[in-house]
Amino acid sequence: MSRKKTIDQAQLFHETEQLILESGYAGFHFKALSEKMGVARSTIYNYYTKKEELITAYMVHLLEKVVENMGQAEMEEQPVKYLIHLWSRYAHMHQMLQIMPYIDQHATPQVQENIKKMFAMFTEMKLKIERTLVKGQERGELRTDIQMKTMVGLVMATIQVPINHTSQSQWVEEVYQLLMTGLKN
Amino acid sequence: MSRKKTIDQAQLFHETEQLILESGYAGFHFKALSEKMGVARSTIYNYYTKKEELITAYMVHLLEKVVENMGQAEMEEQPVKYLIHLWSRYAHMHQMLQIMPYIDQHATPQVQENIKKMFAMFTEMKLKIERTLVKGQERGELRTDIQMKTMVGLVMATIQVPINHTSQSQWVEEVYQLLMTGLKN
DNA sequence: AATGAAAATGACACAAGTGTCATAAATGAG
DNA sequence: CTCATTTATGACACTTGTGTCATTTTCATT
Repeated sequence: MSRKKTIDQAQLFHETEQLILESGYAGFHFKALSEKMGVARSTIYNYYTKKEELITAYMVHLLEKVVENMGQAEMEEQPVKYLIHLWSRYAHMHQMLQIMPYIDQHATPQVQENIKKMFAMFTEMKLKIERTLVKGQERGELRTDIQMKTMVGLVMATIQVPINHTSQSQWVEEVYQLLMTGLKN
Repeated sequence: MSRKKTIDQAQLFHETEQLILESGYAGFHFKALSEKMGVARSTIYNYYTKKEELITAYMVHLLEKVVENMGQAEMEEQPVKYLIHLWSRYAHMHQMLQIMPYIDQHATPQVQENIKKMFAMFTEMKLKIERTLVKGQERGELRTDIQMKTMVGLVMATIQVPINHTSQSQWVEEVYQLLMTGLKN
């Protein structure tokens, strides 16, 4: 062994996330990233040879964390509320996923594999929500007259309700109440 | 007068919309657009000298149409349902607005003005939703125990519930039912 | 048919990100 | 201490989109 690495994976992912949130996909390139990391641009190529590889690798990582956390929903007393709480903690996930359409899908085999993984993660997320909802239906707590896909879609859509204007815990409480009992009086 | 224009505004906006939906912001540039329009790239510069100007002009146009349509909500028997119906008709609006963060805000004075207008439109949209909801509250039909901003946020978020897996009218019906009465049985 | 204003176009210089590679720097092992 | 190996770096060639402008094309008017 010789010469320590100046870049570590965790920092790279962190700066990647920051840069995308700040500048969007268009503003994400190795020059800007290298400046944030304090290394030469070419150094990053020793780790990821295409920005699509880095971004998708980071996204897989992010989704894995979220899915892992979702697993706990079943153990909670109020599983749906736990999901909403999770959304509040990973509010930036939504913004991250929005850039997916801009990624060159067939950049490299590694990118393709990562995108495959992302879709698998996404499917798993929806499946976990569905399982949570079905369990609620079986307990007679949740309605059964609406297509499951629509209900899952609404639960996922709530991640988009702006969170900035109120405290995180109040946001969770209000969104949960609205989601469960609706706008009606 | 002399020499007819080969480009008309309506077609330009239409192809702009198509290109952004197909390729996202990164894939939207005058070369691709000119190919779609069947003209030389430099021709487009006679109409818009920066792509940001074109995009923002188109977005203002789109938002104006939506806001205009929202005005009719008050005349409807079920104003909230009318809004959801509107979302189903302008499902692509959401995708269009997502690219806003990627637009270079201070490109030209015209761009700045358009962005200002967009924010104004956006505010007006939220205001119209709010007015609709307040009216429902005054009639005693809608709840008053949740912050108005959260309720407005949820109504706007429903535009994101995937619409592809079902017919448009069923989507409207289901999302409306869920929004009004919630997941609970 | 001639004319001239408006529109379209291709060419050119430019800007910015990409990817590679030979070389330099760091560091643990012997 | 020096050496082998890993890592970092700057330089170079390349690609792609941008913006401008002189020239050409079109067409209503006369």
